[in-house]
Amino acid sequence: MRKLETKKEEIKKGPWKAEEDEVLINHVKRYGPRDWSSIRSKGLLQRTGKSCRLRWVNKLRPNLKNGCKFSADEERTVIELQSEFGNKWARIATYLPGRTDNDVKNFWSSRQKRLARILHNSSDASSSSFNPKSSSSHRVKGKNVKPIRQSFNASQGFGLVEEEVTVASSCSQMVPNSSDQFDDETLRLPDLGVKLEHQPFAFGTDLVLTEFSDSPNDANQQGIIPFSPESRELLARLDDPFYYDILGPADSSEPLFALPQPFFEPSPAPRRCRHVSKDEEPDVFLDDFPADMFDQVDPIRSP
DNA sequence: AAGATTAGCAACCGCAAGTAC
DNA sequence: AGTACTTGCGGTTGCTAATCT
Repeated sequence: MRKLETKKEEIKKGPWKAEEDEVLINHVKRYGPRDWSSIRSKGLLQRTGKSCRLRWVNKLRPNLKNGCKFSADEERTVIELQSEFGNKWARIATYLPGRTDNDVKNFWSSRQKRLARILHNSSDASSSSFNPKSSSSHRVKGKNVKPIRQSFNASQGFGLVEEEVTVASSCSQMVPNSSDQFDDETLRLPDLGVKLEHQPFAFGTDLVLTEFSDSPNDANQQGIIPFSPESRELLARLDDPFYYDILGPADSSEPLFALPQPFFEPSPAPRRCRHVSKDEEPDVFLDDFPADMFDQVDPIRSP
């Protein structure tokens, strides 16, 4: 049954063509999302089983949010779950309908690079202490975004759980038309306090940074404080599982957001997504799939 | 206008675990 | 029990488009 492939066929790599997608979809329609290797052994495609599976999982599966940027909620979910699970992208993706592990991984990677750049530039901009004035704007995907913004919400305390460190970034840019909506959002990072416990911030009031301005005195006027060497070091530790979000001023009234439940059981069963973004291109192939078609995929055996 | 930089994305690779023979 | 094979996951790389200088 499981015979070693003796055919030394050329294995195709690189971007998929629409015809290949169609073949793959037809295969899945017929046999379900399985037996990937048989696609090649039958001569349907010159792709490896792994490649077929990946293509299906990441691009062709119904109800994927292809081309749709992560919403603020999704970002929060990823950040929270990453701090909890680490780089378990597949696991994290189970909490995000329509997102794949690859999506999550790419999102996180981009975010990490962006933050690294922002923090690096910020530390470059000031040798001894963070100086908002001297800090140049940071380009993020072609946009000038505001420099580091840190927010420490004293009213929430600097306990071990609900510590806040936010770093301005292009978050709003990641969500269409989100600047109004998300600039004022503050993410609380659980456990961050563990990292900070040796550096309690004894601020007597909320220190919420607003936009950096060119005025030399704006920093003080607006409550901008320099990063302490310790906190800068902390921020530089991008490898930490605890991440620093980049959202705007704190809204201390917001409770720690509740993690969503996984939208399906982490099992080999196909995932079910609830909706498809408007941004997503209609896929004529997938129109044939009932939304829940793969919920009860029968283990149809490939011949 | 052209080159450089950056973010986002798609896809590949290697490894590990699971399964069939 | 051992081997071959499949599947799934995480890391990495390369390409492209957008934007800036």
